[in-house]
Amino acid sequence: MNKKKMTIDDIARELSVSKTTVSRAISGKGRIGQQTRDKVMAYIKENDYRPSAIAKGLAQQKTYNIGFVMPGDCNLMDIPFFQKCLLGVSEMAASLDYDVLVSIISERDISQLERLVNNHKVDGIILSRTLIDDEAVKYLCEKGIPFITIGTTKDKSIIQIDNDHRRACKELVSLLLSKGIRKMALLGGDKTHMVSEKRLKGYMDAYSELGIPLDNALIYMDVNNNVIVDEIVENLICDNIECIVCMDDFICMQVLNKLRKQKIRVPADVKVASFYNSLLLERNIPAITSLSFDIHELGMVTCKTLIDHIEEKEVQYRTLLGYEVSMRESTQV
Amino acid sequence: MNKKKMTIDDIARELSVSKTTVSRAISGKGRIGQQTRDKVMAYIKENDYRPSAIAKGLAQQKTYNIGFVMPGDCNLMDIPFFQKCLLGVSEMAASLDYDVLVSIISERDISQLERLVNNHKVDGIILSRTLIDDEAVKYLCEKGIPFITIGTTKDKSIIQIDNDHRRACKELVSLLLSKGIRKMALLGGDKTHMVSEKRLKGYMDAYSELGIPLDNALIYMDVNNNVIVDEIVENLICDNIECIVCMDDFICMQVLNKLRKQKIRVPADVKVASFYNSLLLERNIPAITSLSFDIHELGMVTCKTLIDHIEEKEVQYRTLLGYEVSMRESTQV
DNA sequence: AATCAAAGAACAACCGATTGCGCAAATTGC
DNA sequence: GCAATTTGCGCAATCGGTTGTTCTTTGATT
Repeated sequence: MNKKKMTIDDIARELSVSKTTVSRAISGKGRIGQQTRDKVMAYIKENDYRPSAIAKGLAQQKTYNIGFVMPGDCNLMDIPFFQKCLLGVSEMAASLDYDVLVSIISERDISQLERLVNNHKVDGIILSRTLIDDEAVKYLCEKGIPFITIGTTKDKSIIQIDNDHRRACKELVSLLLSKGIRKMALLGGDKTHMVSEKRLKGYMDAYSELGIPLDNALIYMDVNNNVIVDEIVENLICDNIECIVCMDDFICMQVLNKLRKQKIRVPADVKVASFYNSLLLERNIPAITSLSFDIHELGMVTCKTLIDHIEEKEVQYRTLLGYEVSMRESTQV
Repeated sequence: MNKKKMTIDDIARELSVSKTTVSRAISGKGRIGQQTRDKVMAYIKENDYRPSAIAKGLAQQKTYNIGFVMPGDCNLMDIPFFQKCLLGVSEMAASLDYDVLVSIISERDISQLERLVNNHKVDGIILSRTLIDDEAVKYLCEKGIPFITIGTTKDKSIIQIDNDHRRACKELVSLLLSKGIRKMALLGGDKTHMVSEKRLKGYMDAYSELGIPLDNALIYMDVNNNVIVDEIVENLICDNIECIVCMDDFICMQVLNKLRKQKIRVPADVKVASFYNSLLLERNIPAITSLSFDIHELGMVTCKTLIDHIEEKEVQYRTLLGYEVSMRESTQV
């Protein structure tokens, strides 16, 4: 079945032209007559010839691949963020005739990243999460390979893109404060993650802008397992908390469960808000107020920016994408 | 910064040997003296040389890449199945020195798959979902490229792997029947998906094995949006249903919401069971009875099998992986 | 009609590895 | 001690494209 693949030489022989001509017909570069070109293209179309990406890669010192690096972290695996993002990346890449190669790294071990870079299999890399102090970023800087981070980085010379988590969080909290809600707790994610810092800052921005004093005791970070959530919620209930803002959906689900277990009503007794607008939250009863980000778009823009950079077009070094606040029943006063 | 990459010629020159020798030292193939070999390897280690995968690929007519093809379907995107599976695939691939290239296709349009195959960028392909009548499978068969499907296929000559959904479903339903539950509805997914058929058969197996008559009116397929779920649940309630078995977690979440909205208690009034053991279901109150599959392992085994096949080792053509039934509060009688 | 520029096509080197083959040196057998 | 075999290594072709340069043809200019 698997008939031998056709090469550029086969075509050249068949059409009695040189392979240079065939190559030029395809790429459009170099001088070539319209007639010859048409003849070649017709033959190619007819016989469904596709040049070998690998030979092309060797000749041009380009792979037409980009690397998508994502964390292998178990906690993160229960939210389909990376899947959605990858979908956007992949679609954009395909439309620009690139392919996407996936690599998994952990916070501490970047050896897989090294493999990816050193094998010369990619022209550029998307780092799909940034840490406050990120080894992967340092490594890529050193190597000088084109890359872009999803999530901000202090270093402005790095191409980076993110949803504007700080402003998003600020807007959400401002809206809640403007409703007269004051005792508001923040349950945040991993402190080493850049995004947690951004959101925390947004939370603080809201308070300072409205001149409302901030109670640091209500800020919990590194809330990364359910036992901790339960404890915190219990404390907060005793403390007569008015509102709980959760930095991600898994925290939020657990908060909701704990509240239900304790027979605390939402929003009557306590209001709840969250990030990432998953269907789970939207369909919940009561529907949960949350921020929403277009992850698919994030993936597309990221990919486009990286490829532009690879192809040495001008790119914006820092891009912040939008968000939406969906106020729902869970925060009704 | 980005110092010029080292090539095999550089090393050969530096050590005054031929590049053949260097190549042999690395691959271990061919005749080479131990001393020379050590010298070369030492130099390589010292200077952190990595051969260009692309040049190697051209010479060997191999890419050391495998393609992971997943659906771009929006509905599926809210369950992190593909993400988890990809994680397993990627880890296994890396350990065997392969890389994973991701491609998105839709049910109808396999043009992206064609791109992947025709660009000669992969040595083999993982198709991460099978349909009853699958264009992608047909295409790959025709092309004669090594591939494996996650999900079963009627054609036994295709390498395929899956969790044993039929037996899993049968066991779950049998357990429920053995508790005396009789009026049990099945809310199934897309009929065109192979996995839905398997589960449905499992459901039927349980009834026939126990010699209990089956009420076809209680089987709902193609339950793929929330409006439909709400309608069905409403009907079922009127009908005094005893138990609702959901074929996936999103259906289940919606069932639970609807029941709560209607003030129906679980499990007192209606029992509920689901597939895929997501944390959401486990942490729910009441905890939901469900099947669980080790997706990460599925990814690993799939990848290993494909690579074995690529390297022309013997592989098992049909592999069915295990499952676990977690009986929880939601089905207590 | 002679001159010159531009266009079209081909030659050949190159990208960075692998690999069949050949040659010389070392080892073995008798 | 000499032939036969084995071992170690290098030459050069090859994989399938791209691209700088050269050669030939065509067309325009004066």
